[in-house]
Amino acid sequence: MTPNLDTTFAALADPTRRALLARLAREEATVMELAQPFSMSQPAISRHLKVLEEAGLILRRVDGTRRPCRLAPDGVAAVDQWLDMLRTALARNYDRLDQVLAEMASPPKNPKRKAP
Amino acid sequence: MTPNLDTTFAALADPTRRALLARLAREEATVMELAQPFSMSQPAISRHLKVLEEAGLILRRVDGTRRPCRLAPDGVAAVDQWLDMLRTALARNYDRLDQVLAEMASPPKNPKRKAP
DNA sequence: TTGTTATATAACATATATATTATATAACAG
DNA sequence: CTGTTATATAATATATATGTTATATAACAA
Repeated sequence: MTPNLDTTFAALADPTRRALLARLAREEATVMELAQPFSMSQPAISRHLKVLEEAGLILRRVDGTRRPCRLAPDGVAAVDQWLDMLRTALARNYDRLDQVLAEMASPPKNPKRKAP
Repeated sequence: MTPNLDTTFAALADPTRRALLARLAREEATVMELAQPFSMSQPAISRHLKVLEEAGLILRRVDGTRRPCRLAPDGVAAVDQWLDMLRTALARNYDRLDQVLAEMASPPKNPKRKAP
């Protein structure tokens, strides 16, 4: 049940699924409640929810005939962990740019200078 | 050229593309350098790079006949911004859980008690 | 039990993604 | 100019995703 990055990013790539997550960010909701605002069939929503569940982005509990859904932390955690690599690299690039700009402002050390 | 979330998440959903990004997290690289470790045709890599560029995840400069690629901040920024909604909601849920556990440990205020 | 409600699954059509090979373009080396 | 290298694009095959309708399941209400 541990989410896989392919699955999780792909789940997040669909606007309907992101809208479902946005709705669940407010509060837990049943399948019918989630389906209601969309001009889409109930089976389509059920499928989207299954994708979100397999992505580790939602959890479902059983309440009689209803399956209330709520946000799950695992998917976001997996994504965040992976993105950290990019964030770190981007921050490093940014620091290098800062350094270059600083060297342009004040004269660089210029260790191996050729004759002008 | 502003990345769209569908596009950016979909770009991140492919393992080849995430491997390319991981490679670029180390340093800038040309298309051939990026293609070399993969058992995949050069046109396939070119297409993946185009997807990453349209997702705001990489930038390309022109260097003679080469097109060195490097990471771009826009895609990650867009993703991060959207994910903040989920992070906030999940943190709120977690706080509520903390509260429930605290109430279970020490007796709750119990404002409207019925006769036992 | 019988009808109704909530949800899931199956079968299917269509769209989109991804890879391949062949080919175009454009810079470079000679 | 000519051949080579780096990259992009076109044509095409195949796989995957997404939606629809029809139907199954399972709890509830009467």
